[in-house]
Amino acid sequence: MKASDLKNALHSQGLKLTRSRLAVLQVLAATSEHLKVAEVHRRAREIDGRIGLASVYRTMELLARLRLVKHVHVEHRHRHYARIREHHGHHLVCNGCGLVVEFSDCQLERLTRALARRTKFRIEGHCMEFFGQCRECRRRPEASSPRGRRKS
Amino acid sequence: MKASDLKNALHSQGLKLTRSRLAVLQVLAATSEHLKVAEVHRRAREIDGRIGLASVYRTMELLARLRLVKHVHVEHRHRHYARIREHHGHHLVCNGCGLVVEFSDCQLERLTRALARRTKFRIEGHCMEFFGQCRECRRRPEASSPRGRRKS
DNA sequence: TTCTTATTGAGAATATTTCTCAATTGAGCC
DNA sequence: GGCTCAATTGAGAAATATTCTCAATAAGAA
Repeated sequence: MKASDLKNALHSQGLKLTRSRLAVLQVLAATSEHLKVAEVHRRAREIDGRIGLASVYRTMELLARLRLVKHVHVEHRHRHYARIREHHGHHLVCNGCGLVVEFSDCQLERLTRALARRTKFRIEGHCMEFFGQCRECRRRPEASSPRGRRKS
Repeated sequence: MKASDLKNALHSQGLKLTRSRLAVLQVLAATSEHLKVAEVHRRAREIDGRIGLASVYRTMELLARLRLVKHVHVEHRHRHYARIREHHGHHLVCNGCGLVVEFSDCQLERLTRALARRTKFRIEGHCMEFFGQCRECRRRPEASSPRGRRKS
């Protein structure tokens, strides 16, 4: 995701590419972890000290609407987001370090059809996430987290 | 889920079957919607007016640990729970009225194995949810919700 | 019943998210 | 470069949601 792509995506909706949106984008581009909003804010401030928390909330919501980020459901205490690269992407999340790996072949079409038939629902979407230990974290004996997750 | 089953489940961990746990259980047994904690509390109070909100939070957490309820991820503003009946259950949630239908044949074994092979993760679990419109809500033209969801 | 301990309710304390509003700034146009 | 105007911002207040604390209560065993 480049700034120019975001600019186009925003522009098509009459929205502006602002300093704080750029900073948030940079933060997201620089990580493959999922981040809570407060952490995005903290990192965005390192790029531009003026950015307010409310703007980060607003930006995350906007990016979610544009399908550039997505909620991750590992924690329920706060809201976590991860970047989306692929169009119909799902996430595999490491419980150890927070690494997020994306995949897109979810192979749920058949299940969706079967469920719709059985329940008479019109199925409009799904969410799916996997979690476990990434290769690095598997090697490491159950120690403290390497990439600074698990803090809160 | 009967009270006696819960009692046994609790007992095996040295826990007690209390008034408030019973009331919460009754609330959950009486609905097939997912409920936010405040709503469980409200309903539990109709059964026993003394129950405190903190106890409901504690009880929901306990029931989740015992795998009798589960988070539902439709909303992120508050925490929602739905009852689990089947052992490895997933949820199909109606966006209109909040109805929750459970299913257990998630057919993800193959995908899990493929992902693990490709990413070198040790995959420890997944969550999956479907959403859409139930049969009733499909019939009804986009009107206000029948079962009182969407309020908050 | 009595004893022990888990559990409770109430309210305070925290944490998270949204709202409000005046001030700023991006983008199109000259 | 300036000008204009609407979108956006930051700050702090407000609203919500969740957890914590602790004395009082009640469940279960004997």
